[in-house]
Amino acid sequence: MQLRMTNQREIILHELIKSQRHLAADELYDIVKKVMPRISLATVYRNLEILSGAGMIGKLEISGRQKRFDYDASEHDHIYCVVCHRIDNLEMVHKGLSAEEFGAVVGYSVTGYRLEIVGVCPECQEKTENKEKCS
Amino acid sequence: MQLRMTNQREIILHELIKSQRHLAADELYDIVKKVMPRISLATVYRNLEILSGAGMIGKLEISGRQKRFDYDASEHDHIYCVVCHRIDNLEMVHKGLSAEEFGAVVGYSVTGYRLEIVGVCPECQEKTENKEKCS
DNA sequence: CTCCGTGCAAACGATTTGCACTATG
DNA sequence: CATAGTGCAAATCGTTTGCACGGAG
Repeated sequence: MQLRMTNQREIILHELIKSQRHLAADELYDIVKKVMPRISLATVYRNLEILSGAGMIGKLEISGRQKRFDYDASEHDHIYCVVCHRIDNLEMVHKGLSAEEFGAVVGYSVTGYRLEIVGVCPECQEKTENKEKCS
Repeated sequence: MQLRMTNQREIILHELIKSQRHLAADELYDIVKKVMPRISLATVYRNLEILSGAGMIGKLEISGRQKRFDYDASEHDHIYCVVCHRIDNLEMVHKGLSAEEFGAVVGYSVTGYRLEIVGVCPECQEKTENKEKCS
């Protein structure tokens, strides 16, 4: 069960990091196709799963339908725009948030937590303001 | 656009509350079918959406593929078992967690946040221990 | 009697999988 | 050369939708 660094795996990882965004599989597929036109979407899915399993990228299973993958594998929280669905990274918010304590109350053994702050990103705030002006 | 309280809507709401669990649409469908065999899955989906829109139940869009619906519509956080995928309610953890502040740093206007603590529930801890003993 | 809600089946979007083939280590 | 990884198409899973009919207010 060893990990081979194939051409496609390398490109997928590289393009995700290069993007500096939180891409969904199909978005990354579109980007990677420009470099390697015969790659299949299934390969992108498979590799994103493997790479996040190996801790080389992050996997975001938050807010709705599509999984998104994070070029930054280190631990941090996320903020999510309800209008355009973009995600940005946040320094960890939880200083003083003791998830373990809260888990203990209900008998869980806590392995981690996910925090997602929800709001409207600067760009979408601007767009909304403009729309209001014009209507 | 007023809300009618149909038979199926009433049963769906009632069975979700009675379950005291965080059910997915198809799980609730199986339960409701026992009371009303001709109900369709689409109706369950539609009503869960409407009921959560009306604030009568909660909608959970966390951790993985399926949406789950919460018999308790009040604001609270959740804890999630990675083994059996059950969800339990938590008193809000965020005392002193100022989501607004963190959003402001990156220019977002914050409308809320979602916190999901991840771990292993008491039942699954027990099962794992037993398995270890037997192997 | 008006329309919101329903059941059914088909459509849908995201993801996964079986298969024969390819290429990495 | 063994076997992990690939491309392709079909399958699957959760969810949504179009439509004609039914029932709540």
